[in-house]
Amino acid sequence: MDKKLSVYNSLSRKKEEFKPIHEGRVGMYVCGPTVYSDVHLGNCLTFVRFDVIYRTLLHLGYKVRYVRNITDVGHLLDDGEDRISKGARIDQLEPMEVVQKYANGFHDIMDIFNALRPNIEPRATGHIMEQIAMVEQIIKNGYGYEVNGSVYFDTIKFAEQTGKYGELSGRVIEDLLVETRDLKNQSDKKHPADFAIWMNASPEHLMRWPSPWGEGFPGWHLECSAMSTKYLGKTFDIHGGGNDLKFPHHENEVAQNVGACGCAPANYWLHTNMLLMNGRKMSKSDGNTISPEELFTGDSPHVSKGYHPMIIRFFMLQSHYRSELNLTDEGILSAEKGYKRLMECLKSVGSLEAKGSKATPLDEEILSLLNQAEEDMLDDFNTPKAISRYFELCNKINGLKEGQLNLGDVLPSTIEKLVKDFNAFVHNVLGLKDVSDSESGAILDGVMQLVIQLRQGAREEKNWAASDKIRDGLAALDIQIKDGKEGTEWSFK
RNA sequence: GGUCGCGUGGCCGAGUGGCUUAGGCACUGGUCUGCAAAACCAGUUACAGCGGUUCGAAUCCGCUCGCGACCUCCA
Repeated sequence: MDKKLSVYNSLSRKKEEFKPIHEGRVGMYVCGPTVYSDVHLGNCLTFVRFDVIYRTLLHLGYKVRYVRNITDVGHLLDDGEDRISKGARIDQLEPMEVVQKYANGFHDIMDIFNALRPNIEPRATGHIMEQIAMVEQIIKNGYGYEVNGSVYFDTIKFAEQTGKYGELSGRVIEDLLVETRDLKNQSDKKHPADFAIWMNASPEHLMRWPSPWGEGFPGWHLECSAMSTKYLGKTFDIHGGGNDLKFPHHENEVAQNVGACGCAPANYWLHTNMLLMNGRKMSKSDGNTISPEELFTGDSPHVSKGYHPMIIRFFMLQSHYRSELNLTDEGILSAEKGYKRLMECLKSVGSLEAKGSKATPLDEEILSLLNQAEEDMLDDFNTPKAISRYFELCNKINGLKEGQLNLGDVLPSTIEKLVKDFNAFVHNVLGLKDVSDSESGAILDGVMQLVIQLRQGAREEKNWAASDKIRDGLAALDIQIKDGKEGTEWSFK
């Protein structure tokens, strides 16, 4: 925490030094999914990226309250039907069954991606009272009006009086004023830019609650305003989400919070960029899409084989969170090789025995790379750059291990720090797990040691036929034999 | 159409005025090896196009082309 963290703030459109409201503590709210269908891979990317941001803050020593909501009401389709209600109608389920089913699926996938769970995961339906109270406050402050049991946010009035509308998304008020748009079922609005904060429930609408304006349900943007206020306070540190939420969702959130309490909700707004596939937007409608499961199993025309979730996670982290990520089979394949190299190296660094007694250029270079990697993470969470430092460190580590570099040129204290930082970076910050650990186990390793001994015996007798037969046979099982200076090792290909 | 952003070598992907040979993958050569693989070393391929600012631009400005996001479905 004594180190300076800089973050790119969407509000100011530049990097700023991060200063929490309360010393040593961070309140972070990230917009979670609307649980009306199976989780989209793009959602996974967003939440993995915020997972690394969360982990980095923890690693820096901050006490973080990480709140990520689940939207389970109020998010409407083009035709005005609630997303959840539609799912319930089609599948003949209770709305809450739909919500539970997809929330479970979402949690399962995020667990597979090794994303830490948030500290609080509030649901919109569990905070109807808070949302009604906020609507009342907005009306009281003059920024809401009721028509036929629905309450709308008076965007134009808010914009004119506060000048606060459009700051985040870059909208211009004049453009709003001239905007005309034919909206279905929303003709009660005074202006197209107005948005519902409470909606009257039609007789067939399944999800409904009593309110001062009759039976209805909360508007889509309202739950985030109400729940972030409840759990993090009227103003908190970080608000995040995908940049497709910038407008209207986040802009309207700001308007609601300012409209209700007169204060801006978050000091720093962080937005992640979108996932592309083969250079084009991942979209269900034109078939340019792949689900997490298909990516893991390889059951898709877009990939040549299945990939372990940790490889996908590593692939995701090799791009910066504010950049688009282009998912290609070739890209993941190269990430897979890089990932395995990194993890193999992490394993071998622990067995290095430094023999140096004074600082050398090599020693300094290692320490410098470690510092640079840390600075990269402090510079707006630059995971790809930090990862590149560790790849450079891998060259040093492998060189020391194989004898191209001299263990007498590094201090034991340097190796100690290298081991500690490397492990913390890979496991705690990037949140990567070693794939082969789960695949191997002690028994297989024991068997492999035996096989390696037998092969070594054959080699000593120059029985190349036998030794190569063992090697080729193992290779066919995707097990690689590595003859090094210090003996033979094995790993999965 | 409006607003904003992007365009880096065979692929992925950092870098925003002057040494980053970024890094990964691929490829080529070398060291090592019984031969390989792995590892290490070295090397090739670059900044969409055109013009401008500057002593100097991938980096700033303008135009053109291409791509993407948002403009009440989106992570």
